[in-house]
Amino acid sequence: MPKQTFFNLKDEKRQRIIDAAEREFSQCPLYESSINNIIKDAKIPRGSFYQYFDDLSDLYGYYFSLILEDIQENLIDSVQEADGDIFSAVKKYAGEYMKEIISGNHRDFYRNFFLGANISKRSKDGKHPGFDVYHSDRMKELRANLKKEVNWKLLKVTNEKDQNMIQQLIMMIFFHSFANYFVHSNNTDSDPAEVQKEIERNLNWLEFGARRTEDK
Amino acid sequence: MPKQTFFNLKDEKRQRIIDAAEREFSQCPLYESSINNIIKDAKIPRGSFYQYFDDLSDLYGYYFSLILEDIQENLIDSVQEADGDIFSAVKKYAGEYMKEIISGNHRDFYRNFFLGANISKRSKDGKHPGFDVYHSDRMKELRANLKKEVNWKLLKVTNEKDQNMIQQLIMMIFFHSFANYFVHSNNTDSDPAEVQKEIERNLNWLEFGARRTEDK
DNA sequence: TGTGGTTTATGACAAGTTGTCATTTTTAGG
DNA sequence: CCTAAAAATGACAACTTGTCATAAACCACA
Repeated sequence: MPKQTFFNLKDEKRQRIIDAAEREFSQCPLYESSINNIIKDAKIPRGSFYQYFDDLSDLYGYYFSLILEDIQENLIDSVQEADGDIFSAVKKYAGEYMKEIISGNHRDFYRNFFLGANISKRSKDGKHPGFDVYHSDRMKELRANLKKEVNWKLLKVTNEKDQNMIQQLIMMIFFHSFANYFVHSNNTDSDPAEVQKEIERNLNWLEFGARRTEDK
Repeated sequence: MPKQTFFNLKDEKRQRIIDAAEREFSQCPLYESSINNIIKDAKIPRGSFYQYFDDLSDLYGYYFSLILEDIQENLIDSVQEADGDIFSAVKKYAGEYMKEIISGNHRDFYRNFFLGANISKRSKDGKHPGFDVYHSDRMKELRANLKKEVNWKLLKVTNEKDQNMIQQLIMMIFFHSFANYFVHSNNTDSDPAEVQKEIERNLNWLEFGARRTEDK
């Protein structure tokens, strides 16, 4: 997680760093990104970078959290519009979001993100390895909001733990489907509309279950 | 994907490289792994490494595929034992596999894998970035076998595409639950038995659906 | 305005990394 | 035994990263 010094920065400078990070992480995944490129681009000296972040993955986690907040905000709106029905909200939202992912500003970042895999830092001091998504207060707020907007009575869910699970599973399917899009995006059936349909079908399994109930 | 030269190697030498990879990727995730460590460990000269692999992520993808084959083989056995019921097979298998992950040989590798995130290589020549899991013929065979062993009549699945989807979703939930274990493994409720229960509950959502059917 | 203490900025640097390539060694046929 | 193709080798240039001693900026208070 970025150090306080980073948040104390003047908006303009902070933004310059975020922009540089976006450019770098859009051009290549964390694995091949370099601090050098970012500081050159953002025009900050090497030492400053380490004044703000532990390392590259620290910045990456922060940048990712910004994007996550975006997604979450829009999703909340969708749930509201769908009167608390999270399944139909996500299905509807998937269509819009598809456009954003395919042709929006973060297009290349998403590509690298979804196509990527395992990464993080050697665990030195007993801290766990893995790039940490920075959990801002804003994000906690958004998560709580989402949970509030969902009409849980529509689902079989009874306790908070299960609520979290369902939310996670839905997002998992959501992300997984997008990852699939990028994996196949060189191939034939990478039509955005196709992807949306795939998301819908996948969500349907979760919504209605995959097991046949009556014998044919 | 490793070059033919690698597969032509004498078993002993090939194994030495695989063992070195295992040690390196167990100690730290791809992001911080180094070719240097591996060639020193495996006692092969630098140039040879590049005779066998494109780069580190190439070796990583190959190593990962070996582990995946292991999982797949065991899963097939479980499905057979469960008379083709993939859901109960995975639930049962999850328990055994949990032990393997927590205390087995690949323990540290899994930890790094599940805790890690996004990684891959800069797309240079139009090839997609992302570390590719090496799809061996063996793996294709295993996949086909699994599909054959599953009794699809138990599910609502009618076509092959949906079969693939369900298989993917199940594995996703499976992996996701393990990832959760590692994320929380510093925390309180990281009891292996708990994780197995969590996998079961998650699979239940997919199996029976999350939407309430009758009004209360 | 001056002063001292804390925070932030800076860039040179050691130590390490990667991919290449000219050269040597091995291998397999004829 | 000889030769052409395949494989092995390690020195090297170009690049990375994290650190650290030093300089600058900031701030509170007299």
